[in-house]
Amino acid sequence: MKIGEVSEQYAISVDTLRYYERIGLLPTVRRNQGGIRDFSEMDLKRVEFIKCMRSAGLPIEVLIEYIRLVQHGDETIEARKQILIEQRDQLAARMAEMQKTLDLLDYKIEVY
Amino acid sequence: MKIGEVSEQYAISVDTLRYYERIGLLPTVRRNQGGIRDFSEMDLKRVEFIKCMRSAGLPIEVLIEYIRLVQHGDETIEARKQILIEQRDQLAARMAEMQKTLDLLDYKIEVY
DNA sequence: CCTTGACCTGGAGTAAGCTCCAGGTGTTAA
DNA sequence: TTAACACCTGGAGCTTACTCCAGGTCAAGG
Repeated sequence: MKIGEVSEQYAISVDTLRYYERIGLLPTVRRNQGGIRDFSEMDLKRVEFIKCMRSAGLPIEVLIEYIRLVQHGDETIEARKQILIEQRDQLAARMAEMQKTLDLLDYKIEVY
Repeated sequence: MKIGEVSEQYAISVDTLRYYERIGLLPTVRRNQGGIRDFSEMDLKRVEFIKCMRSAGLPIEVLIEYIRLVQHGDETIEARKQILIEQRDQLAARMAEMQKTLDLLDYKIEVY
C-alpha cells in the first residue's frame, strides 16, 4: 500500500508517516524499484498501534525503543512487557488526574 | 504570599508562575512597594485551578480566555459556562480514547 | 553596614512532535 | 508524449508550554 492510501485510511498525514519512518518507528517499510514506499500488512498494523498509543499521549521515544526491541527478537520480550506495564501505569495515573479535573468541571458547570 | 512560597506550596516553578502572569493567567497579582508580588487568597485559588486544568491538558489559550471573561464581570457568565462545557466534553472524549489504549495495553501485557 | 539570598525584567533558548518547502523523480491517463 | 499528480529527500520552520539567563534590585540576619 502506498503512503497516500495509508494516510487516508488511518487519517495520518504523509509527512507524519515519513517522519515516523525517519525516527525509527516504521523500520520495515520496503520500497519498490522506483524508491516508493510499499506498506505491508504488518506495517499497517504497526501504524495503527502507533496511532493508538500516540492518541493516548505515549511519548514517541518510548515507542521507538519498544519497536527497536521488537526488531531484536524473542529475547527482548520481557523488556517489552516492562515497557508496556510502565506505560499502562503512567496512563492510568494520568487518567486519574483527568478524572479529578472532569469532576471539578462538572461541579463548576452545575454551579454556574 | 510571595512567589517562592506559592511555588513551593503548589509545586509550580517561579518561572512558570511569572510566565502565567505575563500571558494573562494571573492578572490580579498585586505588588508591594518594592515591586515584589504578593499573591492574595484569590490568586492562590486561581493558581490551584490553573494547575488542575493544566494537569488535564486544557490549553493555556482557553484558560486565558476564561480568566479574561472572569475579569469582565457577570455578563460573561454564560460564555464562561460554554467554555467549561466544551472543555469538559473534549476532556471526556480524550479520556475515552485513552481508555481504549489502556484496554489494548492491558490486553497486550496479558498476552505477553 | 554588609552580605546573602530571594526577587525583579526582558528576552532568548529548549523539547516534543509534527508540518512545510524546494527541488527533483516516478506514474498514469488522455 | 505530455500534462498533472503522487511520490521522493534533506532541511528548515512552527506550535505549545515552559525554562533559563544576564544584569539588576530588595530585604532580612549578623
